Amino acid sequence: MSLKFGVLGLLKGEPLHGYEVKNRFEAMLGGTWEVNIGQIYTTLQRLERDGLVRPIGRRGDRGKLQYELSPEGHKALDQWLAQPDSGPQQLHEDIYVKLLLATRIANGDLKGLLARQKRAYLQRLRDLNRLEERARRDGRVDLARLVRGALLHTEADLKWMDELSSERFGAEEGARTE
Amino acid sequence: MSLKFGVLGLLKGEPLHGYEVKNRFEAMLGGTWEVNIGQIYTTLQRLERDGLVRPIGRRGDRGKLQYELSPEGHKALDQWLAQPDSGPQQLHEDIYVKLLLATRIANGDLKGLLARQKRAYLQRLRDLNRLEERARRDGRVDLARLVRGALLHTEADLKWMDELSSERFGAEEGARTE
DNA sequence: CGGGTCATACATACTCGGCATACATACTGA
DNA sequence: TCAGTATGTATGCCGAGTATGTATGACCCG
Repeated sequence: MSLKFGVLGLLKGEPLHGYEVKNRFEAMLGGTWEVNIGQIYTTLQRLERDGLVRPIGRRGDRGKLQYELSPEGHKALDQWLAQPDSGPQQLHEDIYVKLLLATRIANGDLKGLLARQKRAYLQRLRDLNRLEERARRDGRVDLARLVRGALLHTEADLKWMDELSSERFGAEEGARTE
Repeated sequence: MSLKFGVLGLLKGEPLHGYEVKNRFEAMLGGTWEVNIGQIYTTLQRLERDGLVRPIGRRGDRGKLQYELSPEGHKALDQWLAQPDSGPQQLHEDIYVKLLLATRIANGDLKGLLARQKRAYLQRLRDLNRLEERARRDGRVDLARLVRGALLHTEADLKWMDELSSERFGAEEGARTE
């Protein structure tokens, strides 16, 4: 979804062809999201199929094909932007399943898992701090805001790991699901 | 990934057939992850193709086909469990792209977006609190731990929204990426 | 100067995994 | 007999990655 509407949002400004869309998108994300070029083109094709976007003129320079937003595209973009991400929080990330399995498998080494995961989060925190600093240095206030959100997430994860580590783990806890 | 290894983890305990895998998996997640039945079967087929799982005996009762872990499956599962989720934090969620676009599109109504999103997070918070309570009532300590993590995430999101809302948004900030 | 090589801009095709819908079929209990 | 549940297959979309192809311009070397 984010890529699809990210592309729409970029095309709102001015018509672009695929390759340029990729560059703008990655620039907008400040290098935190490297998009596969193939995906850009399939995304554009789907957008065209759904009538949100349409090709402009004939193929130019070297096969370049520019796209522009259709009126429906404008509408879809505005709606998406106006709508908050709601719905229940998805628990689909690996860490959740790992915790559950480590709990119910006999020698799951839950404490080790937590310790390793905590280290990974600390590393992530360092990376994000560097990234935020760079964004500010580059005057990318918008990007720094994103990184700030990611930082808060990772801090939450760390806090979580700490809480869990300080629990006493009983032997026969939880795992009754039959 | 989580589904694939979740299935492996369930099969570590005892051989199961697809339908039963689905039930156990959803029970393990306490209803927070409804898996599509088709996906279970394709996952099992891929696991079999990759030699991590193998069918047991002939088809039983009503076409039931049980699977058990192969030695390679055991190894793969243990490795996955031992490995923390590392790598950089992905900024692929809708909210990030929405923020960027709302910033750079002229009348992006950033403040409105933040307010709406905050309301959505508050709702999520309520749902998670109910869920945690239920998990504890059911003696599902393992599940309550997960929900606790999700709660911390959502709290972080709220904090983020508050920070952003109290910023003063300049007109010509950020959006220089050419 | 001319030709080879290399990078870059630009695009397509193919593949795989996640995920959902829809369908088929057997059993089971009211 | 009918509803529901148990169990499975087929099909298709979307996200994402790999591989390939073709121009064009730059750069180097004899």
